[in-house]
Amino acid sequence: MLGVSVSTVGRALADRPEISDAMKARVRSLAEQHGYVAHSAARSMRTGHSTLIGLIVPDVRNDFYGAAAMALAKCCEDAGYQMVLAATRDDPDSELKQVRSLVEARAAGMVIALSPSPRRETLALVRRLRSTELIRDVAGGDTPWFGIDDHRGIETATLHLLDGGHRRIGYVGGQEALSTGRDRHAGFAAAFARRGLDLPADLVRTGPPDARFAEKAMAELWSSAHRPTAVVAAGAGLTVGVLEAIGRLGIDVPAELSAVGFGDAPWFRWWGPGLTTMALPVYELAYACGGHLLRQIERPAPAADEKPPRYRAMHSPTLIVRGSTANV
Amino acid sequence: MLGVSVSTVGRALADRPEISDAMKARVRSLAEQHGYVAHSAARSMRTGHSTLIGLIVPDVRNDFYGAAAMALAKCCEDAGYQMVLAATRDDPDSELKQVRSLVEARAAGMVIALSPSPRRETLALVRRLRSTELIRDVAGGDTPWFGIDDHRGIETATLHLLDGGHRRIGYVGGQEALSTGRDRHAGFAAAFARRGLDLPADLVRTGPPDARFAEKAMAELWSSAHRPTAVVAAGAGLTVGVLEAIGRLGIDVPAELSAVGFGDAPWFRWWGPGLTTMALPVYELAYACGGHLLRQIERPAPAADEKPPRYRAMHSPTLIVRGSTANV
DNA sequence: AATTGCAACGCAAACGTTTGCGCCATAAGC
DNA sequence: GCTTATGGCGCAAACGTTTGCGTTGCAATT
Repeated sequence: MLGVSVSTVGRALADRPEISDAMKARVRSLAEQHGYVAHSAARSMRTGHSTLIGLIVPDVRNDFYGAAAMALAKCCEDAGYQMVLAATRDDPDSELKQVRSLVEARAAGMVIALSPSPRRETLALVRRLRSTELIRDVAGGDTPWFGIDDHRGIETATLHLLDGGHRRIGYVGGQEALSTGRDRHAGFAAAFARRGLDLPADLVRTGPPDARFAEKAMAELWSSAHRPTAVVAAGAGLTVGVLEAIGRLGIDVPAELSAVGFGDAPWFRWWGPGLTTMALPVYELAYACGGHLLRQIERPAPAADEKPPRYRAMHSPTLIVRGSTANV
Repeated sequence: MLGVSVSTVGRALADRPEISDAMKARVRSLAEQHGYVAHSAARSMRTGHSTLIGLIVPDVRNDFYGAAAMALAKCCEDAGYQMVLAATRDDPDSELKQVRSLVEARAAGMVIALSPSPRRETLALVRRLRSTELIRDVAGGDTPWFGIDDHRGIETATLHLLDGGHRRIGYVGGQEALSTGRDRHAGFAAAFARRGLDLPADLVRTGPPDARFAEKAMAELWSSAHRPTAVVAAGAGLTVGVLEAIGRLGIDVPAELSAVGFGDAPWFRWWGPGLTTMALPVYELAYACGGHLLRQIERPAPAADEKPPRYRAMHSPTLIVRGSTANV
């Protein structure tokens, strides 16, 4: 329409120095006037990469992943990338589909909290992009990992109860298939070991990290012959389930039972007497994760023979004491 | 590698009938073996459209939008689309950027909860895609809208208090610039009108729909000479702020003050005596919204002269009575 | 006056798919 | 034996950008 070539228009819109200011102005005004918007697919095909960054999580309603999504969204936006959020509901097939479509889009990178038992193909695809793992440590290999110091977190929580005089402490945790499940369980045991005490093995319940399981597990613990005087819920979903059970069974907290959760939701301090919990630096963690990913992306591709050490960053949770724990 | 043309490979992978089964098998096995994944950008450029669907919300940590995201994600996945989630934090510039990048990607459609005062360019871009509005009704024009019957919802909540004998009822709501703010305020007034009572205008506070404002507003109401005996919080964020203030001021609920919220978070029933609230059918709403969008997308492009009536779907909230409201 | 330098722009290829059309076999119908 | 139909595949164009290189005109330098 201006009688100039496409390359000139392209360069003008890209603000290249080899185009005169007069021409730039003409091009821009005409583009604006006609509502021109670039075709990112065409650009992406030509350049070979896109500005998409994927975030794949089990559930955005979980406050943890919600916060992570907000943090990563901020990272991406500031750096000029777009975030694609996918929720897998811990369904391996859904997960595979989502990961595949990210690779198809030649995404610049991805942050993923993998499901407990991902498909083999999923892992292969994850390795194909610049990926970082969030929380769950399952991909193995050389994927950078950003997580919580689960061991120390649960150990701290448990020590808080032990030092309050509790001995019969129940544990409701995720299954051992997940790194988080393993590490937290180990932290629970470590606390007892550190105080030279025996672990009440009959009070340990592990399963899928959701509220349904936790509620059942808590009810079991409460109906046992030798009831616990305290309980550790080793996950966000699990904490919700334990609280559900406490409410349903009418357990008096902290008189009958002390409870400590893992992960801090805004409403925990309003729950009953206030829930003692381990607060996770979620936003910081996700922000660090996103920052690392972006640096990886901006950096020139590493040489094929170069083998960088695996990156593992652990952020420590902090104990927040509220009214749900009392000394015996 | 097989000595066949690209078109044959393309058709084989697309499972077209004009390719023999033997060839399809050979192509597929080789593709799998070499880890071939299609280049969606190239496809998108050739076909002119993509399978991306955008969801633009202020904040995914808000339980409302979190649930909406999960619902839309399910919709998209089942229909073979990918969901792109963007969080604007109600920042008009961020919003514009996100919308623009969706148009650049030639997204198949978008679901958007617009910020209170969007840029004009944003609205123009929104109209360019097949869009549906969620909750907030600001785009005007012919964008389909899926929302809550705010008027009826707040009216129901207020009637509940009025019929419990309350007369001095405080109202903490969003600003009038938002359709939600207007309708909810009107519903509050309508309840008084329906019972032939005068509205306590001195107890009405409107402002940005976040916890910070609500906490301040509630504190003001409580420090007024003629305190309210009940309060209506007309939004999710506002409800959180009101609860904050109640906790901070040590107000005894429901003895000193009855409180009713808007929007139901899972933890509301654990808060103090349990929060009476209007539960919103969020998941259903978002699912319907996504379904409508998908139908619009699959439908052949409407004729330019055809002017379909504006689509407006209102879902009604339901009152859930818990311990935070008492008769006077 | 001839050379050089540089600013400003055009040409054309390439990215990986999809698809209408054309081609070549073989099979079927007369 | 000739035409016609059909299954199976190749050719080539097109989608909208980006970019290396080539070209032009004009001013500055020798």
